Amino acid sequence: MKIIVIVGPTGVGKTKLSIALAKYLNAVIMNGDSMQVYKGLDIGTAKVLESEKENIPHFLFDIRNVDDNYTIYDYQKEGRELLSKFKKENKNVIIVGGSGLYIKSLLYDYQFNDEEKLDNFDNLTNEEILLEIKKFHNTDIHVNNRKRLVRELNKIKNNSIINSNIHKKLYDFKIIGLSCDRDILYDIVNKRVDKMFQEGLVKEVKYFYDQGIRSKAILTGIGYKELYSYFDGKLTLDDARNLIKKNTRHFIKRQYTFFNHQMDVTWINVNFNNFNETIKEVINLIK
RNA sequence: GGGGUCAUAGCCAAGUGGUAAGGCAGUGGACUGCAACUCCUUGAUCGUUGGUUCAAAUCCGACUGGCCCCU
Repeated sequence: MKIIVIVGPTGVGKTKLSIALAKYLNAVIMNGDSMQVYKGLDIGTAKVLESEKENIPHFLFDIRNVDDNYTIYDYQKEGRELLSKFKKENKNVIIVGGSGLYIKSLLYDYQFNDEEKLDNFDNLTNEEILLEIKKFHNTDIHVNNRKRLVRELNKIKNNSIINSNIHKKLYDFKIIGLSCDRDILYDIVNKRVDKMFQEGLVKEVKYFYDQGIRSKAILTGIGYKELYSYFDGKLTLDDARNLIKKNTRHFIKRQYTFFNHQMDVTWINVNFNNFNETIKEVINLIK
């Protein structure tokens, strides 16, 4: 079994490359994206079209409803089950996606507890939570980062000290990162948002809005949360569109930081004028 | 041609004599269960020039540019 991981910021062409590589390696494709697991989030997540799949088996796409609560824990579990299955079958696998932590927790030795009770600690201020944590061990978590503070204190309260070694690889794989100049990427992504609108993004989102769905996926996904604000009358459609573009740019920046510092990525610059060249380059790399 | 008015970072913008608020954008970064999340970090000597003053973005003059009015 050969595992090739394709990462990179949103909009560089990961999907396209994944299809080409899958054909070359006779591989299956596994999703590495936190939003593409949801059914119906298609235009906004730039999900592969059925017509683009070229009969290549795709896994971990469209496996949940938008109102389901899906987390890294689930992804890791289901992903690893699939990987061991493919290993038995000696199948080559291509993992594509832009969710760094999802992919990292799948392939490296991240350990999560099977059961956990979560407390929001509504009665505690951030400072107090931080103090609580420091009774047990030191932490770098910033006082303002309540989400992380709560998480950490829960871990302590649940006594779920785990022995992860997040640098240890659990599989043999190679990570290819697709990249290009930031300016070019921003331009591509801005245009892509306009295209999404033309293709009916508003309708896609409205469908969920009208059902009163306010799930995690909808409220955090770029392209969805902004349009919800528009439907709520808090933004004009134009402001929503610009906000989507801006949030996408912010997201790209964070993706780069994660891939650059958290994973062992071999970067390839995309040749947009001749994508076949890029494919060739990648194939040479993985030979 | 004459009069008035404005000129502070990529954008918006405070400051009216004592050595440049803030917001946005951008940048760099953190991140083991919301990760397309959450959080942290960072920039100018004030259009040019001469002068007044111990001290000027802040006062005076000239110039340049924008806007408005008059002929």
